[in-house]
Amino acid sequence: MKSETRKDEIINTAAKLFKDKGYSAVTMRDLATAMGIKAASLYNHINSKQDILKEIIIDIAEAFTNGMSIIIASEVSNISKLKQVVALHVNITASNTNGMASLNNDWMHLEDQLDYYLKLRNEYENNFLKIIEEGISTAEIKQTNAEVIMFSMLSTLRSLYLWIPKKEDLNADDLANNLSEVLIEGINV
Amino acid sequence: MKSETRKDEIINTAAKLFKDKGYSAVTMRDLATAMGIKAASLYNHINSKQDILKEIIIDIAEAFTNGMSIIIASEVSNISKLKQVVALHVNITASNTNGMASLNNDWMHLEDQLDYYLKLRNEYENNFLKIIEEGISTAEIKQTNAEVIMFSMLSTLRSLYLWIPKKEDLNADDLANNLSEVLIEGINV
DNA sequence: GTCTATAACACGATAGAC
DNA sequence: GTCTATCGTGTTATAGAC
Repeated sequence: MKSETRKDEIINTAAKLFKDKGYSAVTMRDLATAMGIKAASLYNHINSKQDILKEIIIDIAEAFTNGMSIIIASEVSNISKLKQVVALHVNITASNTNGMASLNNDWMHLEDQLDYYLKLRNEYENNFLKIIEEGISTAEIKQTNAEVIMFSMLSTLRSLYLWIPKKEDLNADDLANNLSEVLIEGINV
Repeated sequence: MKSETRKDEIINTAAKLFKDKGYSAVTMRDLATAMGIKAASLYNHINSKQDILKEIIIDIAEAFTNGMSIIIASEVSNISKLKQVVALHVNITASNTNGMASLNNDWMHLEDQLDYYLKLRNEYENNFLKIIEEGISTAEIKQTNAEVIMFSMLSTLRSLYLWIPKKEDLNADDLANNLSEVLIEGINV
């Protein structure tokens, strides 16, 4: 495990603050205070506040893209692919809870990288929808509105960052299995 | 239908802007420009930026509280109550899409009313959870983790504000039924 | 790597004219 | 009800000493 650089410390501290108040409401002074230094000293390690946001979001967005490309290439049932998608979200969120808050809530404050982020997100959602549509066409999944299914699953998966920290005791695999069951098999007897 | 006052216009315009960029990133000058007036003129109708946020959020939060108290008092099955909760979210969100964004994303920027908002939210979630737990104890609902079920349903329902505007053609009742089916009966055959 | 000092500008809000 | 002008403060970021 490579040791955390000063820059990494700043980015991780920023992600924590962004989670609580959002990118726009966190000042460089807030961040400096949380680091125990003065605001001007931050600029010895990072170029701008915007750069911090970019590093937080783009890293995670690319992790989702990479994970999805492995899933769609795998030769399993579409239901299995959906379960892998659930596990992908659980794993990424568990390893970077604070960053997920910025990805979900502050992506619109990206400047130079906004178009790139939106491109990755659109591709991700298209792949997700395709899995559901193929599942319906092979009769693995009920003949329902595919977009409603994706919306529902994705809403839950995107909210995981709020929930995982409260359940520290819960194992990531257990949570992924539990969630898969609720999302795929429903809740009624 | 009572005609919209100038104050209402300001609040509705603010809600639209808050939805896109968040409370902190929207300036009073942004809001004034969107209204076609100067920033100073806003203060003839509202007391502060904070007051606008309060009016947006508290109204909606109280609507949820009122809706929930009717649902828990009704003498129907717990599954029926859950379907009523889904319909409550669809209806409130459909009638105030922009305000729902502030409720979800900017509640932490409430000042004087923060404690009151959190009290309403906690009570709401406790009632929601109780319906699920009673449904499990009466064997209407599978023996699963009740909190996982609530988390999943609530995540989807809270994200409706992002989705309803894209589906203008969809009837609110149809959406509520469709969502209830996906959330309660699951997606697999 | 951190500091003090400060530039350059944006912010919420008010005063008072019309 | 809207305007112009402005106050006091907070903002990101830079310069240069240590």
